[in-house]
Amino acid sequence: MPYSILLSMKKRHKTAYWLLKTEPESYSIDDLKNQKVGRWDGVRNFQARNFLRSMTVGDTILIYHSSTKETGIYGIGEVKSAPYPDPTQFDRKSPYFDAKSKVLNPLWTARDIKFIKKLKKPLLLKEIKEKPQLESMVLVKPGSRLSVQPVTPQEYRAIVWLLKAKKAL
DNA sequence: GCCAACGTTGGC
DNA sequence: GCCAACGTTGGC
Repeated sequence: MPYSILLSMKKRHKTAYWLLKTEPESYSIDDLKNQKVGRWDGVRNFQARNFLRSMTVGDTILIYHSSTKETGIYGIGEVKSAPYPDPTQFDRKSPYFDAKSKVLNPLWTARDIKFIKKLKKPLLLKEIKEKPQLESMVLVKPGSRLSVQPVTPQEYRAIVWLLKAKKAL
């Protein structure tokens, strides 16, 4: 096989899937819908940050509402930008300010996320917990609190199937 | 609002 | 490097 084709195959990658948690009181799927493209910032956990960094532009995002009455997946987005330093880490007035982070060596990362759609009905956490196909999700792993987490293609397919079944798409 | 589970910090 | 204390997350 010609080297140029090998190169192009290497560059082409499959879309990956991720789940991003947010507290709707501070930033909700409706906020993202209004903004069309929103900055995903305030991630202050190293593992979550590393997942945020390892995303590829174009990856699919499930938007999850946490710490609310009806926790669950509320919408879909897409990774819009490359990773860049989270500006809130340098903002003394921000709750996400981090004195340990230096401008020349930023600790924390943000990305822009494009709104794709808001679900007609959310896929609630309790529904996710009921489905054997979704028991592998990081979301339902005991003690897991990761705010940025990978979703496998199988899990994503199962979620889409469930959303179609309940006419939420 | 409670609290279990987890991550981070800092004394030693 | 251990681990107690503390802070945070997030479901309930």
